Amino acid sequence: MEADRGVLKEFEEKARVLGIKITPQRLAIYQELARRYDHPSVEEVFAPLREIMPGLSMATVYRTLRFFEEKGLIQRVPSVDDKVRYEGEKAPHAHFVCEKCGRIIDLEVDFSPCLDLKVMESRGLSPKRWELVIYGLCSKCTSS
Amino acid sequence: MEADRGVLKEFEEKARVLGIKITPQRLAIYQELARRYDHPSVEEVFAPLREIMPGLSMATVYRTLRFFEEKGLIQRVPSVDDKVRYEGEKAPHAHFVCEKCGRIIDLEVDFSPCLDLKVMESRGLSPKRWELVIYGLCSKCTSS
DNA sequence: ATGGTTGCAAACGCTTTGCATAACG
DNA sequence: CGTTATGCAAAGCGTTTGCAACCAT
Repeated sequence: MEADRGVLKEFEEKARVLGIKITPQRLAIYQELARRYDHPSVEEVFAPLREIMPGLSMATVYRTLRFFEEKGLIQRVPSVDDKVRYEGEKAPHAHFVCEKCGRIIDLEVDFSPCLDLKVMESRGLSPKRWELVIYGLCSKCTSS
Repeated sequence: MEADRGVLKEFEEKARVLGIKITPQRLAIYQELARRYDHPSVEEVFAPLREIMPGLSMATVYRTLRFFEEKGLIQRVPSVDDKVRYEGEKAPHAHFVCEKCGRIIDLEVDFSPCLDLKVMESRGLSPKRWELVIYGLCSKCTSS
């Protein structure tokens, strides 16, 4: 409850700053993503919301998530299964994907010292951001 | 010519070892990928081959590339534009993707010392392989 | 008032699949 | 020969879009 109120205020503030309209759908989608710590696909965001908002349409969820991402409110997860996935605002991090169960785990990896910026500069490349995905087996799938 | 003959022998040898059938389509697809140094989509593999092999079907190209990948003959490129892309056999490397023109550039990045294996082990994760994609602007797009 | 947002359904693009035919080993 | 690969067309799937109705501001 309190957390929800915090998220509500947070969203209102951000919407105001960005100059975007607040609608019940947008608020619900924002809240759903804010309270989850996984990496839901569009369908996975849509399904629980539909329970409490029966009129909600997939098209709106698709549009809204894309819209939020353009505004920098959320981030797109590097595609690991040919579905669009999102996660809330977080610091840059890597993802570990279990090849067996598909679980996606956030990973703190500071590999910036290993990026040879000089080599990239010498090739005229201007790096802006990166995506690192590590594949393997998670703890559950290793032991079973 | 000589190079082609080399690739032909190479493919025959590998097919023999793997126990897979050699067909004109498979040979053509293998050669096409072997002589390119980019990261073609299925369509981009198909188009030039169709010129010299009019009966060739997209379905075959899809199936064959997937088959080659399963056999370890080629590699799938981390999806950067929601299309399946492949590249020939190469040592592990990263990819630089130009956000403006979409060009994909191979990058030698040895960041293994930066992967904190102990942290992953302590979490019960067993890493097998990784994909690193760096986004930014390429030399052409930086200067224009 | 009015420009932006929604829901619906249709369209879309890429990829996969069922099936009959053809071809490799 | 028996098994496997091919071509064709149709289906599949996630995603996007056109449009009329609707709603924040």
